[in-house]
Amino acid sequence: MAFTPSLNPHVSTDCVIFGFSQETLRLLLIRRNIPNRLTEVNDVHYALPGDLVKDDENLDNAANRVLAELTGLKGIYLTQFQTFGDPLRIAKAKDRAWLESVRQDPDARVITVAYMALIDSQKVVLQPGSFSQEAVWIPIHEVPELAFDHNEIYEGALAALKERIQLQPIGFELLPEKFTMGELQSLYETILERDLDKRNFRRKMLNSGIISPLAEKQIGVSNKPARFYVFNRDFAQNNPSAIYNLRMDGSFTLFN
Amino acid sequence: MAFTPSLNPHVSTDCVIFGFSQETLRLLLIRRNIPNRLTEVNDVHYALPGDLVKDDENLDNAANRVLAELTGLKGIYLTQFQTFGDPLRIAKAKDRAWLESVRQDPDARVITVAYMALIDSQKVVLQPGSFSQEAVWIPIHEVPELAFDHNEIYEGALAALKERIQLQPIGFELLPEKFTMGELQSLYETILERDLDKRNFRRKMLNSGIISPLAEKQIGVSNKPARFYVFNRDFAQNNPSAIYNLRMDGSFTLFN
DNA sequence: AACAACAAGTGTCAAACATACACTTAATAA
DNA sequence: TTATTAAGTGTATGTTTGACACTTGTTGTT
Repeated sequence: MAFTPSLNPHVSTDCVIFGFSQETLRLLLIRRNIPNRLTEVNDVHYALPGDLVKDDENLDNAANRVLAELTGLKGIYLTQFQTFGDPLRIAKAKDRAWLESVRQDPDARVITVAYMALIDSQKVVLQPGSFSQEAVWIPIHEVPELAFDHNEIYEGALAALKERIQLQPIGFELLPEKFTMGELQSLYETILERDLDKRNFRRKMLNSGIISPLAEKQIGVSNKPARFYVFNRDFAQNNPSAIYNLRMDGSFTLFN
Repeated sequence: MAFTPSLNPHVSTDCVIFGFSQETLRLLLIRRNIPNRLTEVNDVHYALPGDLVKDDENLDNAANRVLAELTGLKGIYLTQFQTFGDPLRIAKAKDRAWLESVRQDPDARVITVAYMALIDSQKVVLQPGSFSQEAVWIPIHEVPELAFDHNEIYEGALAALKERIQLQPIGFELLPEKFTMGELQSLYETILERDLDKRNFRRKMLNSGIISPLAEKQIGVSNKPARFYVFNRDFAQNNPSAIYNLRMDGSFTLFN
């Protein structure tokens, strides 16, 4: 079955890519320098990484391609979470200049399928970045005004992350293979914006069976060295229906 | 901002519409009779209700329009759950004939944003149905082969329903305004494909605060008449973060 | 060598919740 | 009057949660 290129739907994927370092949740954004003829100063313009979906490409492939081009990584946790299609989502005056520079038909409506990616930011080696464009990690509390409706998309992704981390064992995707209990707790506390009790956290994580201790411990730290743990992927896969309830909000359970 | 009609993206919405009657979860499907020149017998063809998204319409509006045209109902629970965009999703030979009869460009790729709707099927008065097309309720265990990738979409919706009903108070959307505890339990049992303990179910539902008893009881039944209850929408809205854990599957909770 | 600083690591108790389980009640039908 | 049906009710046991403070092992400083 052949597709006529001119009929390629104006559908894109945008990726909200989360990383975690220095106790901070960060977003991988594209920074563009756009020459402004009037001011002779570059306009700086932040956006989520994304691209039009190609003719022969499915949506997941398109998102993976965007992710791989940006980070060089494959096999990353990447999940579709919502599609945004307001007719006016690309209509802000500020965004028009850039669209006109890269699109054959800058007026065309664009519907975007948004993905959320979780990556161990230590694995990412960002490309040096051209003059016009580079990828940068931005702490989530410092996310600037983004292009199009990307702030809305990012907020949806953050809400989805908060929800899913309370239901599925996905936090590990943001950590290195070996991590300490303290790092894991700090990750949860950061995402949930809440302090957790150290003893209760440890007890539940260990009882759950989703992590396993290693013999290895930290070295060179000026305090009692912490044990390393690994995420037990096998266990998680063999217990797919296990829904973890982190229940951070005074909610209650309904049934037996 | 004006859109060039020829650039209208080939994006559709499809609605997986669930109803519940006679202890059975049902799907509202479109049945089409397609004359077959060879056999002189009509081919029958089932599909999810859906339509292309219009130029000036956002995705939710498009889905609501499809739903309203089919059922005459507005304000229905309707939620986007996944977008399907495989390049070959409309390529089955069987589907081509119909596409050729209704689309200017039947070869064009179509990406579809899938919605799940929950409705009180008593409220729906189905249109009499033309020769070529009518809407029918089909029990979910009798869903036939559907057009395109609609079986896959339906299965995704059912999985999403099973998951969400364990987390959010949405079951009520499938029931009339007034319902008995037995009807509510039967609904949960049907969706979860599991028997539940009557006393425990009742206790949790009542303790949760999301339903309120009425003075009214059944009349004309040949057994002890059941009390009617109403869903407490106010409560649900004022407790948006309440995550209900129905925990039907031996899972466990993680945190404090 | 002693001490300070630091984060890791550990146990218990009381309250809430989950699970399992069987009989009585109120209506109609026969 | 009796049978049938589904509604409605309580308790005891085990499990999970949530609140809470001190000791341990390492490095850095004096």
